[in-house]
Amino acid sequence: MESIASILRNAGLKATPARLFVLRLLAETTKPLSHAEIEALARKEADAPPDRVTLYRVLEALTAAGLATKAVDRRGVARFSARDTHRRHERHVHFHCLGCGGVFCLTAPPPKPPRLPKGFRLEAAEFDVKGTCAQCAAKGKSGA
Amino acid sequence: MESIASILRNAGLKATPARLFVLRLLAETTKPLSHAEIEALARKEADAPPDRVTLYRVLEALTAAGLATKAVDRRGVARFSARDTHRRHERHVHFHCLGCGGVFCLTAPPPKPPRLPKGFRLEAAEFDVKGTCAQCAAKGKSGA
DNA sequence: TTTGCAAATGCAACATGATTGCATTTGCAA
DNA sequence: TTGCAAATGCAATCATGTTGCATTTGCAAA
Repeated sequence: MESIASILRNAGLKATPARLFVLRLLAETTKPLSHAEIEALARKEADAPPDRVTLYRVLEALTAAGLATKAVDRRGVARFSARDTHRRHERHVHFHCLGCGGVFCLTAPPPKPPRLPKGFRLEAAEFDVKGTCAQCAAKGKSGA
Repeated sequence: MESIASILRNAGLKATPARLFVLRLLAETTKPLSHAEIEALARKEADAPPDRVTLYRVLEALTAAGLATKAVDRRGVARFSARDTHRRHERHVHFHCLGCGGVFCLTAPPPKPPRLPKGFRLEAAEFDVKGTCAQCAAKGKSGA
């Protein structure tokens, strides 16, 4: 298996305590976590809880390196989850939960890009499916 | 025709200057506007620019009354649009030009939303197509 | 037309999430 | 072991949004 530290170094990031803690936390957690939640957990569990700002920068670095994904929930709060590197290149549609910011991979194939007016050049086509995931719907976090 | 004031009163809201200004602005604008953008426009155009907080409350009231739609953009900022404007664009595929930032409505029908796992609720399925528009392509201004 | 009052507004203060500047510390490769 | 670019801690600042409260106002009833 690959250690958290080597995952970081393979991505070109130094393996610092704050990064190790956050990446392990994201990998162990199914739901996307906000900065505030991560900070609270760090205060409880980490040996030397990192600074608030460091956590922001760690999350930024992990996202930039492709190890985490950032999404915004209904309240406008950024939420982060570990990125599943294995399925990165498969073609599939993502479902974005507006309640928790979670991203779920659907089995449906992506739709074909439409015809464009003359002269237009296609570069990317993204099918954005949004709604409420089962867990948030059950909690009643559904309505806006 | 129905005046902005009577639209407000029919929705059970008093027709105050701030509400008239905001609702008319949203109705005239295709792109969803943030609170900051609305405030800036109000400062320039309104006779007696409403307070920051009043604008927040106006937007809240319009949304609650069903006259406006609230959505959170990628940066986590709330954006508002008149409800019928929002409806008109719901069933369109949009082309985003990476060169000039322009948005074009395509004639192609949107793809059917995919099947979701049990308990998931669909709220929106948006097909966003990105590339270079004819004008930018001619100028060689390909995106980013 | 006048008037009463619930609703709307303005203002100040506060809350929360996120960013920036800078001095100090540290991971890690040479 | 050591040099240094990169990462961290800390303080300050910004952006977005909310709350409490005194004052004003839309509008419907008299």
